[in-house]
Formats: sequence, structure tokens, C-alpha cells
Amino acid sequence: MRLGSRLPRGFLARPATEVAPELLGRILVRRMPDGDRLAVRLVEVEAYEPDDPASHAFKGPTRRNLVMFGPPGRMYVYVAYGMHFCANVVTGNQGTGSAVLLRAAEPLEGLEVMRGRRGVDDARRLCSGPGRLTQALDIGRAEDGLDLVRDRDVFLTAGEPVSPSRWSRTTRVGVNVGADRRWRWFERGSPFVSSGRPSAPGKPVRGSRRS
DNA sequence: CGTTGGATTGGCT
DNA sequence: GCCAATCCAACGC
Repeated sequence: MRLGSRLPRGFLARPATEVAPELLGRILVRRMPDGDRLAVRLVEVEAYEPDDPASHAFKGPTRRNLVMFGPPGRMYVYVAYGMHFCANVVTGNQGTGSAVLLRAAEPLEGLEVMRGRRGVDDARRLCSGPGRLTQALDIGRAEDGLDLVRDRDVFLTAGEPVSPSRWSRTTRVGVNVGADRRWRWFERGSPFVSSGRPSAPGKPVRGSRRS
């Protein structure tokens, strides 16, 4: 499986709304302590910007969100609903407080390990949601703040970007404030996106299905 | 120091 | 479709 070279920091040092759709098709690699290599292809992401009331960074740095204000390329991991982890890629220049939430991915390598960790067989349910993705890849509190550009065990590679003609764009899932912003991107037609689960599935928003 | 409410998921009606 | 599970950061007193 060809992964391509690592995504450079410069790629991530741009606004989240610019980086997010360009992360589609990229590969997230996870090396497990026992040597197993897991790899997934990103198919669904959401952007969170500093002036965005839905963002954890909206009210400035706190202990939880401090990583968001660090250099681009770090991974911001937080606990959702007390039982799940959600993983973000910090974007923008240091101190900006913007990030891209990794919502869903297509498993490429290490599916048996992911199946064991997730407790399900269907490949479509291994990484089709932010909490599922982190569970499949063993990403948790310990990974908060690691540098995806340099880290040995968790990193991003170039993969094959998804062309804009294959993006779809909607409002973000589970967001109430700032809900009008259409900052969720996913690969149209992918069976690995999270749509179909929670309250706000991947319904195309009024009119446009295109980016 | 007590309360509140999630960038979710899976199970049940 | 609805809701419980389960934690803790954020915020108010």
C-alpha cells in the first residue's frame, strides 16, 4: 500500500476551512506498540475556526483546548460525552486556534486490529464517526498534543487528494451554535462517511450538493 | 464547590 | 426516532 510522503507543516498552516477539504483522501497512519500498522483514508472532516462559536477555541485558550493554539500539525484530542475521544488536526499559524475534526475514514490497513478494537466486523462501521475513528486507531488522551508532522506512531501522508468535483459539503454534525456554516466536507458516495447515524446525518443542505 | 451540557454512540421502542 | 451512558471542562456562586 502506497502511503505517499508525510504532509508538511506548511500544508496545515492555513485556515481550517481551506485545509479541511484538502485532507479528504489523505492517509492517517497509526503504528501500534506491538508493531502493527493501521492506515485509514480520510473521507469526512469538519472545520472549526477561531471566530466560530461552535469551536472549543472560541473563548480563548483553556487547559482543554490549549493544543489548538499551538503550532499547526499537532493533534488535538478531547473527550466527548464522557466516553468517546475526538481527534483534530490543528491548522493555521501558531496561536490561531483553528482545527479540523477527523470525522470518518476508510480503513486501508490493519482491519483485523480495528475490528478487534471496535467489536464489529463491517468495515463501514470501523471508522465512520469521530468516536469510532479514535477507538479503531487507539487514539486517546495520551495522543493529545502529539506532532503529526514528526511523530513516529501517528502521522498523515499525502495519499491521493479527492478532487473538488467529488466533495460534498454540508453543515456540521451535532453543532447548534454557528450551525449555519457549511464546514463539513465528505467524499460523495463513500460508504465510509458517518452519515446515517446521529441527529444530523449527512443530509445535503438546501440546494447545492457541490462544494 | 455545585451545576450544566456537550464537535457521540449504540441500543431499544 | 428517542434516550441513557458517563466524564469533566467551563462557568456561576
